[in-house]
Amino acid sequence: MVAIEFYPTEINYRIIGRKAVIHIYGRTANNERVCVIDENFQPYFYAELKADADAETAVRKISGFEIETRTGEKAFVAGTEFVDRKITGKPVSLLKVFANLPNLVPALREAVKEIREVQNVYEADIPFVRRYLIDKGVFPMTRTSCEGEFAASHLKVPVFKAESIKQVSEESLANPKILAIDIETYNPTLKIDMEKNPILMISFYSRGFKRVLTWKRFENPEDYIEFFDNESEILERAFKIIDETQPDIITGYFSDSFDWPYIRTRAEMHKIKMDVGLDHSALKTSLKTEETEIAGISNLDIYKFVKRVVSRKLKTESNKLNDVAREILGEGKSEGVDVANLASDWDRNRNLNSYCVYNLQDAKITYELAETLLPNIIELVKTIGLPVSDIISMGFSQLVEWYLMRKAPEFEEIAPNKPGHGEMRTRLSQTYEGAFVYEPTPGLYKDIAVFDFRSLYPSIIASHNISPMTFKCECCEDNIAPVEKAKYWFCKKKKGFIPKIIEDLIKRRMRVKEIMKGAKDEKTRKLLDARQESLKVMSNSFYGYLGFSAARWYSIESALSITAYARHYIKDVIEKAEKQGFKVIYSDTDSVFLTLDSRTEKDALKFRDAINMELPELMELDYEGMYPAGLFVAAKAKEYGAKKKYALLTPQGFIKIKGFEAVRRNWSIIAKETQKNVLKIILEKGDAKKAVAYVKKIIAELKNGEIPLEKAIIKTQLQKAVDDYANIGPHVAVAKRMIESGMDVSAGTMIRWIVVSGTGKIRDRSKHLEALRPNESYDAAYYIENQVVPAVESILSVFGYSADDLVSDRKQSNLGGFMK
DNA sequence: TACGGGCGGGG
DNA sequence: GTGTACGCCCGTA
Repeated sequence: MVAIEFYPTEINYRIIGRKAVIHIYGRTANNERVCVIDENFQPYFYAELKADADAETAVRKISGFEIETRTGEKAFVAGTEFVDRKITGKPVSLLKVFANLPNLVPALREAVKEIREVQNVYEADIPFVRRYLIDKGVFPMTRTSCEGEFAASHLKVPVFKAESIKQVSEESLANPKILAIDIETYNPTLKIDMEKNPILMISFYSRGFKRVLTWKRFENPEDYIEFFDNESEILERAFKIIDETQPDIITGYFSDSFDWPYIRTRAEMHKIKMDVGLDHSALKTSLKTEETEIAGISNLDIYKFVKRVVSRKLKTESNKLNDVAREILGEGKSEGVDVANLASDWDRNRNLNSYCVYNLQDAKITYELAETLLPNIIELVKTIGLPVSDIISMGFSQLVEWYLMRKAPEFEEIAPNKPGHGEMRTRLSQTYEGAFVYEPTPGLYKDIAVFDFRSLYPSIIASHNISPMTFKCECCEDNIAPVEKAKYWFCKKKKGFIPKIIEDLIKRRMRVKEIMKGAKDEKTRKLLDARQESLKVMSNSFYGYLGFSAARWYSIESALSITAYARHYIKDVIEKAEKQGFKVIYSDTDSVFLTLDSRTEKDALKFRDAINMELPELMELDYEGMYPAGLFVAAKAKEYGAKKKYALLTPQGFIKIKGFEAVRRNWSIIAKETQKNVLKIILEKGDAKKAVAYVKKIIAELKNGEIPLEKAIIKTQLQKAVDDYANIGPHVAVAKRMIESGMDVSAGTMIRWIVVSGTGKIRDRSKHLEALRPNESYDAAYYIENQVVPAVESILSVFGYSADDLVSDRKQSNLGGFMK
């Protein structure tokens, strides 16, 4: 026997000689590709026997069990043994039932469930590969050793037959080889049709490698372009390039929903072999599940990670490749090329070189995005223990669930079964009280001190031991949670499985942040930052998970106790602040906004320290800092202030806007811009008169036609086909006229229109840009009354101004410029 | 205000 | 593959 060390990247199993064989593809420590196979792992599930059942009879019945499935395969029980486990904290004795093959477990589990002595079955729906990774303690992308022998290879890489396998250290695969792919297609209309229209170009980008494949020749091509005679040839060449570049990870942007299904569709039409898998298996794609499989190569649709994890931290509203790349990389798609013209240019043999450049640039920025985000993805892979290709298509609740599945065996916990339809429905109908939000008094305030609880929900779960297994224990009935309508308590003697895990996550993150402070170089710092970020993502997801209707470890009692504790703590801070002479102006979930009044910033820090003295160990109130000014406005037609709608001036001079129209898309630029500037003038200068003068200036410019037409564009996305609308709003009317003029408009099209002068209904005066006559312009009155004035009305009404004061020249007295 | 339906993103 | 997304926004009752 010999030993090798390697980093697993992608894992699957194949049935060879009536046995399931695990295939772990990866890179050795010497950077060579390898496939480690393990023939010695057997599928199993657990059966719980009825309390009054005779164990011997049950075991005899189950051990000899054999059935034939609908497809004629023989499913049988290959062995049984009794084991001690826990179900939500309660000890149970379960029968571990081994099956002959993983794909026959569903049939076997249904049959075993029918046996009279059997109460229930557990963990009978765990994918075989995941079961293997959990039971063997193997983590993808992490240094792993195995003992065994190299064997004859039936694959594209050497095969090592393992007798044993284990993780060596937490060290990651340093530089996985990433290959990015992007296609351009013939697309004369807005509608994408994979069956009808061919692929025109395929680009690849990797470190030190770039290629564009196309099938129309032209003069003076870039040196990375390869010409072919037809679509079939570029597809064949593309598969060859994947083989030759030997990537660990293949990436694309929206590739699971576009590039891969497109490539597969076209390859099937041309009857081209798609045997890119390292075991010669074909590329598999599914539009339904939006997943792609290439055996042995990790598929990474980086768009999914952007959308699910990164987008909330981005300024841009859209998740389009160009916008995301510009913000993250500072580099976008190639400029000056409009891919909408590709089809007509292709037909006329025009500008094809520039489209190839464009195609390569897309692959390049996709590659860079994958490389930039990979450290964060790998940290999740290493925490949860599933391959990149799995992690990438999972939502937060799934990440939490598989993390719990990975951890459960350490606590001898059995995973609860997934809820059925009925159970899901019941769960969905149960609602509970959420966070506390304080109604602010409308006004302009200065020197606002902001405090917030660090990781409030996770720290409550850990500190108060909240979980389904510690709920209503027999020993701590006096430990009552601040839930208003129920008497709930959680054990204070024995730490629960979930709180223990969250406590570990919080403490690990604190340690990583501490080490980060002393990071010796930028690369190390970034890696540690990715680690602490992934730990934060995980611990912040537990609260949502406990209240998620499809969760295995669902516990509404836990979820509502968490928000009850949160309300209790935040209200306590508010109360104490007021007692100390601070003026509370706003509070939402985990933050409190105060003005100092006669107190100083030093007093604010003292206040924070005093609060922290009384909090449980893991909970902490942070002092976020002092904002020089902040504005809170009234709710529509209400006396009190609007919740979640305010603007702050940061100490660095930036304006932080929450909830205002300025951050929403279906308003014209002129309305959003005016609103932003009004907020800016008020926060920076504290002078409402100046803001009013500014609005009047904009109104005058609108009247004089001095505002550029682009700023008057209003954008609304068409939600369904135009004929399906019962009410014809302006955007629907515009869409109808666009269709009449021969444009392709369907559900999903972004309608951009302008309201022009004239008489009649707004919708009759709404036009798309191409329909404007020369010299035709926007209707000033509409933009003043329906866009600009409504956008600033609530802000200026804080200072006593009404809409009339903005549109007429009548002077107001005794108003403006006051501060609270 | 609650609820159901459909989108996103790709050329 | 021992599997079937999800969270948000819009329009309508």
